[in-house]
Amino acid sequence: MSEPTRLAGLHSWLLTQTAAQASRLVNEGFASADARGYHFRVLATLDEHGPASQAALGRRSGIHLSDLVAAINELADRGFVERSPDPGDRRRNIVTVTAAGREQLARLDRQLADVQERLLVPLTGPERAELATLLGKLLGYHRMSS
Amino acid sequence: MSEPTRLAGLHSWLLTQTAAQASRLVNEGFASADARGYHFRVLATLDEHGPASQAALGRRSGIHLSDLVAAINELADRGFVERSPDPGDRRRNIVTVTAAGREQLARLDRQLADVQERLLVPLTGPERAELATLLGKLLGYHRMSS
DNA sequence: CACATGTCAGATAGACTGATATGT
DNA sequence: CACATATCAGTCTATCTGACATGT
Repeated sequence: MSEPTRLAGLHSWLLTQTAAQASRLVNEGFASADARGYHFRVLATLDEHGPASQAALGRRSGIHLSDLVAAINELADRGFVERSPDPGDRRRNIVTVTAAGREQLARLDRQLADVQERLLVPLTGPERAELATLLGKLLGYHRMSS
Repeated sequence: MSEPTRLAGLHSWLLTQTAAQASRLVNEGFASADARGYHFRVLATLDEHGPASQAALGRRSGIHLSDLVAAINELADRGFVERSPDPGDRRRNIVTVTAAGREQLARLDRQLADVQERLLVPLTGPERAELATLLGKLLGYHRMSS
């Protein structure tokens, strides 16, 4: 697609392009479980931090409040989460994962593991670890400063 | 966002998420030059392989034919490329970069270099090289098999 | 009143599907 | 006729903006 010759060591574009490939695989996996990225992020966030208001969920998952509404609707339609009013603050909905939601999360985890296997075929074990480390550094750094 | 604890060494998701960050930065840079990713890909592909029909351009750049139409319209509106009929095959348009198009490409290259610098702040020189190698392997492998 | 929360409408970019007209 | 080329219309996901009502 034009990287190496034109721009010496062009990482930003490379990263973008590689990730486009990865995203495609990941989304395929999600779609085959009748889900999409937002669903996974919501379920995973709930699983990690427990029930939360939508505002808190948005902050933790990095999903926009406005988009969260639809995502939660979809998850609720499928019976994976429940919305209940917060008695202590009537503005808030408390979102909770259901048992079915936990099963769905497990399914999505498996899908991700599968995709990962297919994605990382060309890399050796140590290379995979190195990649995870580098990406972790990048993400950690940029997550703070935004 | 939920990686390390839940899925040991989750690369596919990490890659996706890191790249989302990278994409945001890259697109900012493009936008500040009144461009978008497709513009860069078209210009870069033309610069590397020379004038081509839209079908050939699509194959080389990985952009869908249907999307290419709009991208080329936009580039042509800005005077960066020109469409001319192929005398040898009247189905084809031959797309050519103009001098202004080459200047724009240089601008976008600079934008990318800038973004890259901001993106890779947390990595040392050797780490950057390693990252480029790993991503190159991934991209090279998956580009073939699709 | 300022602020937080949830909701809705709309925009944009990238990627894909399908239909269609035209030319080889 | 099968196939290639270019175009157009529409879908989907992720992301973001702005408006707005309601409650603290």
